[in-house]
Amino acid sequence: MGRAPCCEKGKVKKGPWSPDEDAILKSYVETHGIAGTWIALPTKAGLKRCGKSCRLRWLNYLRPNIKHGEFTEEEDNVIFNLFNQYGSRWSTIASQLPGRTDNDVKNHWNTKLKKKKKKLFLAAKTQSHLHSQSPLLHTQETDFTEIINHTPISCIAALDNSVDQFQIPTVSEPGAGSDSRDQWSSMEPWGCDFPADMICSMLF
DNA sequence: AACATCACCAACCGCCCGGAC
DNA sequence: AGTCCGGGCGGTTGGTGATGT
Repeated sequence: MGRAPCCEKGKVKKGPWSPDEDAILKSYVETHGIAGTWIALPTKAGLKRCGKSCRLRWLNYLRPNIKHGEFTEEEDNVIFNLFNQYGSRWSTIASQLPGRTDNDVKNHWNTKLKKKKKKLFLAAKTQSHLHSQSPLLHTQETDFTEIINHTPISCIAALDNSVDQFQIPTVSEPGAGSDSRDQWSSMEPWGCDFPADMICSMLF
């Protein structure tokens, strides 16, 4: 007995928006604003779409001043810092990045930054095992979040090389897992001397 | 060239919260 | 005070182009 859906299934179009639909929505919102409710908007505008779908399309794509394209290193840094601070509160994070949407930030994190963070962690561990030079990295009490927080993104490329060069033997790469459905989060972490729950809680 | 796999991103789903009644 | 409804949000999925075999 869930709540009623916001629109009748079967009577609304789903899937990618056509240029025509975009034009109708854009024109309507620019002329009338979001007068009333999003639920009522598609009927008024003559769109066979769910109100929520219209809202999402407007906010993520049609709204003025939306920034598309590559994220800058500076933006990456902001996302890293805010993620460490707030976790996956994408709207909060996106609000600090003018022109970026929560969906954009979320996708960017899931496809790029999560992997970067993972590599950074592995690289930090590799360095500690090979060189045993950083007292920060020696004990179980080590706060790796600190390390990650204070490592510039620009260092990651170098650390990536370290990982590739040394081929950490205790790490088994996940199978062909792609995107957010990869298998890292479900597998036993790399049999190292740090508690699995600690590592997982930091990385995923 | 054909097929398989990967990576990315737009869009959907469903839950939660707050305002209106 | 309780219920309803819409907006907002985060998680997830499906489609598609790129890359590898």
